Order: sequence, then structure tokens, then C-alpha cells
Amino acid sequence: MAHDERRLEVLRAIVQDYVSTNDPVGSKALADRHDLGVSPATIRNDMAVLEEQGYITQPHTSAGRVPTDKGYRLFVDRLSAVKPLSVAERRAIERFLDGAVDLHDVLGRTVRLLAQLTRQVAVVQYPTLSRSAVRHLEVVQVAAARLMLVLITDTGRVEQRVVDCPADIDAGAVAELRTLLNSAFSGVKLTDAGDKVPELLETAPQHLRGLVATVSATLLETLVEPSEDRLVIGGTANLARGSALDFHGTVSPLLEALEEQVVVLRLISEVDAGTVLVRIGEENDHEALTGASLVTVGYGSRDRALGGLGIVGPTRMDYPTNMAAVRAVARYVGQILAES
Amino acid sequence: MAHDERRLEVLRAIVQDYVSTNDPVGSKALADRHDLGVSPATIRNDMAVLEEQGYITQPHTSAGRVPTDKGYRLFVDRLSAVKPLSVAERRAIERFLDGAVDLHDVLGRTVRLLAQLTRQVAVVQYPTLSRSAVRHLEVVQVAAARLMLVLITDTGRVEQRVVDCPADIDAGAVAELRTLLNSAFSGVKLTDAGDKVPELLETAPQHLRGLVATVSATLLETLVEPSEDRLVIGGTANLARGSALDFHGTVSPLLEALEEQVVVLRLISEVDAGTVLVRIGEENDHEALTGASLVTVGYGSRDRALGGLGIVGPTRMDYPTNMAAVRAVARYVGQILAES
DNA sequence: GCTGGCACTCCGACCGTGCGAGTGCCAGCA
DNA sequence: TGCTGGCACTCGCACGGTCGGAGTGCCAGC
Repeated sequence: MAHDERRLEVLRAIVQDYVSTNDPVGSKALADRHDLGVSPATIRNDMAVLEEQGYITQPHTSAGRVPTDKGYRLFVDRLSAVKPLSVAERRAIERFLDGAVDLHDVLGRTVRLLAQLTRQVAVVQYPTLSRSAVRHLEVVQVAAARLMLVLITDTGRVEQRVVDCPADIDAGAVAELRTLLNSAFSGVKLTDAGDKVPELLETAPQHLRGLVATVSATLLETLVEPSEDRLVIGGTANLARGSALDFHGTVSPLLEALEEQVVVLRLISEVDAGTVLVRIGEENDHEALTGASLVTVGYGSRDRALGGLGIVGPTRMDYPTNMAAVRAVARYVGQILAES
Repeated sequence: MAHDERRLEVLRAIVQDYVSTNDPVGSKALADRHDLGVSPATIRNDMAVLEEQGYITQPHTSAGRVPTDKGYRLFVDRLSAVKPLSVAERRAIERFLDGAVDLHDVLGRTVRLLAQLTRQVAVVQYPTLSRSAVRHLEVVQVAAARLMLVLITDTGRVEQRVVDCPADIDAGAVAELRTLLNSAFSGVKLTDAGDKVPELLETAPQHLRGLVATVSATLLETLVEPSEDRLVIGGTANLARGSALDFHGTVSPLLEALEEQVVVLRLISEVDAGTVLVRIGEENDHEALTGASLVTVGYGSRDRALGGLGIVGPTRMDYPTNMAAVRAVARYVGQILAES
């Protein structure tokens, strides 16, 4: 059993060395840099076993070993403790996020902060509409037969839609509509908004029925759609900088996937607040993300994740540090959003 | 004089060949691929002159010639006609932009479209606040002593700010404030909003004065700031794809500059609607943009540019095609925004 | 079960060579 | 005067062979 334990220790050492040096690590280097208490020859035997079990691999004969995705997985699950942030880092987080003027600003700062802390690509999701509630609905007339609908959620998100109406509308109707919509939807979760519509239609005065129907339709169709979730991305320069080699040559498929948003959005929204989720290489079913790892977590109050945030980087990344950074940033963002 | 003319023809041929092949172009290749009517030897003489004048250069002895920034400049100014778009491209533009549901969506589609058409990084500026007017101001109470201010401009832009107030506010005051603000600011250009404040303060009922002052202050300070202009960026994958070599190895300074936004924002806002502006390599004073070219134009109605859009790419780009694409897209965007 | 030793593999850096593209110059020709 | 073909020259780069070193697996010994 001390057997197995040492073997895991060897794996941990391999991961740590490989992450910091970017060179395949050999038995001699391991024995030199770590106090494993055994000779290189013994380490070689352990490495042979680890390779057979699929935790490490060698790029070519007579090069050192490199962790596989499975190896990273084991490392993350059992061999690493989340590393506490330095005081300087904590202060940087506070300084960076304080003074944000609105949601857009908060998320923009968050993504820059996260990119800077982890030196990876950072990704922040806008608070999911599906978990938000209506704070206010504003109706603005932009043309004779055209209204602009502005939805303000309790998470500070503002969404707008233009609605074309079948007939011209007079200013009085707009005001009535506004009152009607607000009394019907204020405080209602967006997922429940659909249920309120029939009731709203009944109580609406005759001459507004058509209008209410049109507007409600737009509201439901466009705002409740999960596809309307947005993503802020930052730190793409980090991809181009060092890690070009980590992604066999070109980072452009990854950049494309990031801009596409939909893939990352799906992955990032499967998060709980508080639990850092790590997806390593092949575990991401999407092709462009093979070879990349995601570290994500939900932000928001304890019982309810407003959205997700995280980083995307090469599988060869410093998981403990990055997990700590992601978790800490999410916590701060949650606090700030709770205040506003 | 036919002398000079042919020399320019040679320059044009060099630019065209170099852009399409990415290889330094020699006299023989030129004579083969273009009907210049003279022999390679003569072309060599012309090239020697062009080099002396600084329009072309050779990376090393006995390689072909490559255009300099000055050479590209001459090409753009005098040797190229803006290339009309193909029917397929025009259709693609329409198809892409139709069906956008709001401003955010329009600009998002625009940036994707532009990136796809030009295979470069695309950049789109939100309609400048400084050239917009207030369509509506909404005031929402988010806490006892905290208001959210939502500004809707005539260009469809929506901006929000949270305002902390010195004392608690009751719902009636919020409604009054809303009416007051709208009657004061509706239709007013944001640049003129400052002038309206004293008047507003005078006419405001006594008990609202403090509140109005606080809110107006926030409004002015945060919304009229030109720094509040936003940028949408897309197609960064195009940078990583082919043109890594065009930017002596690394594209990451350029990516950083793009994410920083402020530099590009400054450049992109110096545009007129309708006039395509090209900045080539060294002409961009900012260091990270040396080696890059910008093709920008303003969008909006004829007399008033709402904002700018354009592309960023290597100096070695197809200027005629890209200028055409940028101009065409700007025209469509202008139309669409005018409709809504 | 660990260790030192040993033979083996193989990548990658280094180097010298040769090829080919491209040039500049020059003499000849219209 | 200006264009052309020819020619010698330059120089980067691709090619191929060599060599060293890092790393491995295996084995015998403790």
C-alpha cells in the first residue's frame, strides 16, 4: 500500500513539474527535484505502471513522461488541495471590482480580473434570465406602430426588444400597457411568466387585448429563450502568448468555439454556486475543446446561482491556483451583485 | 512619363501578387503573371527605382520584393478601385442582418458578418452616446435608498446606472422624478444635457431638489463620458489562423490592444459616414498596431455618423475587397438602424 | 522490493552542401 | 534613350548526415 501511495506521489510530482516547466519529465529530474526517498530506477518502475494504467504517456520513446487527461483528473480529484490566494491577490480582486457602475461594468471587470489572475482565457456568463425575475418592464414608443420593450431583471440585467404592432398606438395606450404589464409581471420569475399571460389577457381591457397579446408573445419568445444568455470573454491574448504549443499549433478552432459562445455557454451553465467544476481535455465532448480544460463555478448567493464564470486553458495548467482564483472571484462577484 | 506609369503598374502588380501569395515577388514571376509588355530585366530596373523611393523592399538580398507601408499607401490611394461585392456577398449581408431583434443583436451579427466576409478581425462601435439623444429615461427603485437609472437613446442603445441616494425615497417621488426627468431630457442630445440641469433644478419642486441633483450628477458624469463608448470585437480566430507570420511571430500584443479597446476606439471614432478610412502599419501611432492595418468607416444616416466599424488585419491584406465589404456592411447597418 | 549499471533508442541540435530564385550590371540593339 | 538578353554573383533555405544527450527498460545484486 505504501507502494500505491508513492506511485501517486510520483504522479503528483510529474504533474507539478510538467505544468511548471512544460518539458516532459524524466525519472532523474523527478528524483532530483522531489524528496521521494527512492532512486530514479525505482521511479522508473512506478512510471511504467502509471503509464500502463493510463495516467501518463511519453510523446516518443526516450522522452520524459507527460500526464494524460486521466492523470490530470486524478491529480485534481485526489492529489491537490485548492491553494489559498495570496493577500496581494485578494486585495487585487477587491480593488478591481470595487467602483463598478453597473452590471456590464462588473462583468467586464470580472473577466479582465480573472484573465489577469490566471493568465488564461476568462469567461463570464450574464445572470441567466431563466433564473431571474422581473423587476420592471418599460414600454417606449419608438414609432407609430412600433414599441420598444425594456426588461429590467432583479439581477440588474437589462434587455430590450422592438415589437412591431399591427396598428398605430396612441400614447395613452402605451401608458396603460406599461401599468398592465408591470402589475402582471413584476416580481414574477421569467420561467413563470408564461403562466401569467392568460390571466393578463383576461383582465386586460378590450381595446388593449391585441396589443397585450403581441407584446406578451415577443416577451416570451425572445426573453425566455435560453439562447439569449450572454457571455463576456477576455484574455484571449493569453491563448496566443505562451500556450500555442499546447494546442498542437493553432489556437484558432478554440477561438472560434469561444466566439460561437453556444458551446461554452452550455458547459458553463451546468454549475452550482460554490462548487468548482473542472473539465479536462477529452471530457469536453466538443471537438474544439479537446485539449483544453475548463474551470468553472457558479456565482450568486448561496442558494441560487445567477450564472457561471470560469476559465479556459490548456490541459497543462496550474489547477490548484486557478481553481482558487475562480472560486474567489465568483464569491466576490456574488457579493457585489447581491448588494446592488 | 509612360515611364512612371509603368512603374506604378509594377507596384500594383507587386502588391496584388504579394497579397495573394504571401511570397516576396520577383521580376520573373511578375513578367509571367502580368501583361506588362516588358521583359524581366526592365522590370528589375523599375523595381530598383521603386525600392529607392521607398515603396518596396527586399527582406534579404536575392529574395523578391515586398511592399512597404508607403507602397501600400500609394496602392490604396492611387492604384486601386474599390471592388464591387459579388451578388452572393450582398445576399449574405442581407440574410445575415435581417431578423436582428435589438441593437445588441444587430451589432453582434454585424461583427460576425464582417469577420466572415473579410477574414479579418472585425470591430464595431456602439452608437456614440455623444451623438445620440435621449428617447426615454426610466427610473426604477431597487432599494430604499437606491435607484436604477435606465437611459434609452434614439439609436436604440440602453444604458443603466445605479444611483445611491442620501435618504430613503418613496414610490411617489420616483414617479415624479421620472416625469420630471423625461420632460426635461426627452429629445435632448446627450452633449446638451448638461445645459438643461440648472433649469431642471429650478423647476423641480422643493422636496425633489436633492434627489434631482444627485441623479443628474450621475447622469452627466457617467453617460456623457466618451469612455463609455463600447466596442464589439469578433473574428479574432482569423488572427490566429493564417496571419501569425504577418505579425513577426506573436499576435498577442495586438489581441491585448483590441481587448483594451481604448486605442481602437480612438481610431475608429475618427470617421465620417460614407468615407472609408485606411490606416496602414506605421501610420498607427500605437505600438501594438504597427504592422497592422485598419479599414474603418462610419455608419448611420448620411449627415450623421452614429459610430464606426471596420476591420483590423495585417498590412498585407486585400484592401480593395475589404474596403468594399466594410463600406457595404456599414451602409446596411445604417439602414437597419434608421428603420428601428 | 529497491538500487546501480548497462545497453539501447531516438529526438533534436548542429553543420556543410547544393540548389534555385533573384538580383545588378553590362553590352548590344532599336 | 530605353529596352533586352546574358551572365556572374549572392544568399536563404531545404536537405541529409552526424553526434550528443536524455531517457528508458532490463537485469543482476543486495
